[in-house]
Amino acid sequence: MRQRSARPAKPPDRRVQRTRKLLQDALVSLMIEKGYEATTVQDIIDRANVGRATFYAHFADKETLLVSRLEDLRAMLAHQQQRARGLGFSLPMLEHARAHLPLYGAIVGRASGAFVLQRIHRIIADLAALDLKTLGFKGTPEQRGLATEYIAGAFMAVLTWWLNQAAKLPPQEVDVVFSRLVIPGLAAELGLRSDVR
Amino acid sequence: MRQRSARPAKPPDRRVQRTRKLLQDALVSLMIEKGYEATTVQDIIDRANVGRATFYAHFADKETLLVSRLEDLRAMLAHQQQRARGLGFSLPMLEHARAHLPLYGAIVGRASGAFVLQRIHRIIADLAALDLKTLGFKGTPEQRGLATEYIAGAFMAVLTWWLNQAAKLPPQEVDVVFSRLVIPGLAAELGLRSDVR
DNA sequence: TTCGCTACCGAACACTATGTCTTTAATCGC
DNA sequence: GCGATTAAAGACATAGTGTTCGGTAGCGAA
Repeated sequence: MRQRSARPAKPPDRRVQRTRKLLQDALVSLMIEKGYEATTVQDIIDRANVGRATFYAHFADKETLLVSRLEDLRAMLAHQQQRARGLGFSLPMLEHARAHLPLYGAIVGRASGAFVLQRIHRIIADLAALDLKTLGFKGTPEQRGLATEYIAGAFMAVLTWWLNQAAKLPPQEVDVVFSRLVIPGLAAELGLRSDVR
Repeated sequence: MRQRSARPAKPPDRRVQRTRKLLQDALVSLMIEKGYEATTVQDIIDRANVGRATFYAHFADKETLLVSRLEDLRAMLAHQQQRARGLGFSLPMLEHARAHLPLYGAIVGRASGAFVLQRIHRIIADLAALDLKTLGFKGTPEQRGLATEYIAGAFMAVLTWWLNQAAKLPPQEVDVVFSRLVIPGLAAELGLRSDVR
């Protein structure tokens, strides 16, 4: 039941765009300062200078706001992924992390980052599943599940390590390190061609 | 300022032991039912049938209670680790998870498990660092950091995958799968001897 | 420019949970 | 059994959540 098949979705009211961005930006800056878990909805609306009722008109809760922000990340990665070969999410993700180093450093640095990290992990796992598909990965569903979990887990480990080093190495090199760590195991245990990258 | 150097740490009051165990068990059963994040201190003390003030006499908050429980896990793993070669934490951890499948299944199954999983990740990483030491791993501090993060991340991935399969495979086989996934990458990128296991 | 619509404000509200305190009672170690 | 330690009960202040409402103002379309 769309409206006028020629006009897919009319752009939302300017006020809506503005408020959503204010809230998202407020959350990000607060995450850098005190971490995700420690920031309250009260903090967010104070920082964004937005009414309380307005917040709940846009997002069900703090978590929904975070997810809406991560949705942008997912979309960006999914788009970049198509332009690459191999594990295509890796390099764009590393570059994004470096471009927003204060934010990612805060997420990784404090123990409270667990929730955010888990969500990023899920995004990576989904993208890895896509990569495996385009790479023509064969195997049982169980093996595919293991492969995606393994790739995502290993990538998050490398990402965490790198960020805790203040992202000294350039993303390209980290990307290579990641591949060299993860590909041999995949090839040996799950039968992925080892010449992928 | 110890008391009577011959008695290193007198066993705590029997009531204290009882109350601590009541609280820990209550937390575990509630984690199985509704997850860690969702359980409140109120839930715990109701379930344990313990006064509110009593809870705070023993633990600063819900998190401290969880950590006290995980401390037992860490001690057990550290002890088992010495009796094994290679990545010695792996098999005991897998067996422990299977032995407490309802609990671990609940942690892994729901999104709320992020915090608990991150803590287990840290325990594994610490143990992996120890393993690398006894294996005579050479390399820069950065490389050691990467190796431990990678091992822990990969292990958590395999563990999560396995538990989400209802732990069908026997722990020994999963242990082998884990080794075969992780060792080649370590050998190739970081120069660990590949005949470790 | 005008008009109608929608988002926003602000303030109050009920609710839930946290962590602390005080007094009284039970229980343990000796 | 005695004395000291620990738990119980429940009230308390504090803080955060999510909802509601009438009034206001900014937006988009004519």
